[in-house]
Amino acid sequence: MSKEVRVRFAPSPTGYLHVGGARTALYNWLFARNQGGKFLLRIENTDVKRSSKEMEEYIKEAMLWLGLNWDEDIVYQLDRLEIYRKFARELIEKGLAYYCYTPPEELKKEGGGVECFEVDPAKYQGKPLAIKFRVPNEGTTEFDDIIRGHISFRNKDIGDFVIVRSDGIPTYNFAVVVDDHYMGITHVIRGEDHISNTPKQILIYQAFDWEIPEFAHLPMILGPDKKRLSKRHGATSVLEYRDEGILPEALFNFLALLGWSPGDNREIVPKDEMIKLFDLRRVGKRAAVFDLDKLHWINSEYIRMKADEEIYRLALPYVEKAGLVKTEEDRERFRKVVPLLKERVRLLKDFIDLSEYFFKDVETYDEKGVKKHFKEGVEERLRLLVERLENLDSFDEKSIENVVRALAEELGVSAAKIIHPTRLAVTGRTFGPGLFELMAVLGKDECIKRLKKAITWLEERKREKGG
RNA sequence: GGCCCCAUCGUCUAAUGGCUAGGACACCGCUCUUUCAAGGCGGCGGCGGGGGUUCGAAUCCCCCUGGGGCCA
Repeated sequence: MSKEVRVRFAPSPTGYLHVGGARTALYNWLFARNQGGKFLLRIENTDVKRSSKEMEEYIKEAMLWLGLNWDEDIVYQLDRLEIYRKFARELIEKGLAYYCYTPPEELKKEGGGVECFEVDPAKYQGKPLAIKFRVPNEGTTEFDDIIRGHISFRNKDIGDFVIVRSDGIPTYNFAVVVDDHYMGITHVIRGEDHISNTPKQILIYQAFDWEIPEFAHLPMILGPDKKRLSKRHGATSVLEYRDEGILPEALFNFLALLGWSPGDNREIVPKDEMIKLFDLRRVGKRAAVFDLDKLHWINSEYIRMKADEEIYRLALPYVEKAGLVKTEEDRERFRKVVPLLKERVRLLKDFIDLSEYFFKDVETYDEKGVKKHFKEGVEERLRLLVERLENLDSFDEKSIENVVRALAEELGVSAAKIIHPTRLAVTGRTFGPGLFELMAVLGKDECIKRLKKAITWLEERKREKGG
């Protein structure tokens, strides 16, 4: 029986959880679940100025929305400052780290290159001293990355580095090692941008004689311009995708397959299946472009797979917020609208536009539609249709269809000659759900009202044109 | 600038030395259909370049080029 797998996601609460961070968290989560291990959350809030509780809450909300639940109490770096300092002093005692001082003239240097010189702390009482880690000049530091294989660095290229700043705050590389050791992390799964931090961290592990975890460096996620993903590429926070109506299952699926593939040709893979199949060794090495089109396609697939009732529940807030659905009656109608639109929607917010005419009068008719379907003689056809619809007792899909088709036959025209103008009259548009089901949802009175309105509109237009 | 990583259709990817390099998104046709969407069928389109190794290379090695990251 091997040791329990423990992984962590360690965001800084200085910004939103973006898709890059989300995928890192997601791979950690998948790996932990696959291995029957633990997924932990650590908040790296030592940058006090830029960190906020608010951002921390956003990050947690986004993670939970995606289904990335963590297993133990959250670890906060800011609570552990004394511990870092203690371990740093231990390294000094061992002669593996030293105090250093940066003279004021160094700080004035422009363009970096600021030096911090080793000093005897006894002679620099009261001066701000940093602590630097001593890196041997000889040899190499290497590791076997689960994703990338063997990676080696010459120690002389690494050079001494600061582990505790003069203000007493530990640097990233130092805090990470102390925390990962303390948390019993067995596998460090993080972005490729940390590869060059890894040898520094390994040197620290070795200095303490701590067990070195396994490393897996994930490829970056790029924007459509192949540049690093940033605010310029639209939605920056995972929660913005939620607000647009991306389902968490869809984003999960999409992100999981961005850099990893189960090996078969499937694109839609349920979460439990992913947990079973996930394998870090199958994660790709090259950076991946975030393809919004594909995300939207996956989302539409998930929307289609869900029950009408669930989509109703999920989509309702969108149409309510847009002011379309206000009353209990509206909600009942929207419940009937959902099955008609479910297969035509990519994002939940698409319900707003696509269902508008179910809740609002038709004010304008699609221009191209008018040219195409509101032609000579159309008023007469619509007038006859109104007459027959008025005589219908049961205004259901089948009855409406029978009326329309019978009328077409009597007039010796194709059903399309009635269907298209009617759609335009009733919805103002040239596309949408099947006409008969749509009319049934709209109801007899409303359909007749709209048809009459269109007839009037046509007559007025004719008069204007005619003279 | 130094170090490190990466390189298959426009995009996400499959291929673990061996069938005409497979699938998906997007795009374009055709089909189904009352429209749209979905579906079905088909098309477009790729191993960055050059050297090796091998009977045989997308796959292994080297160089170049091009991206990217970290540090300075």
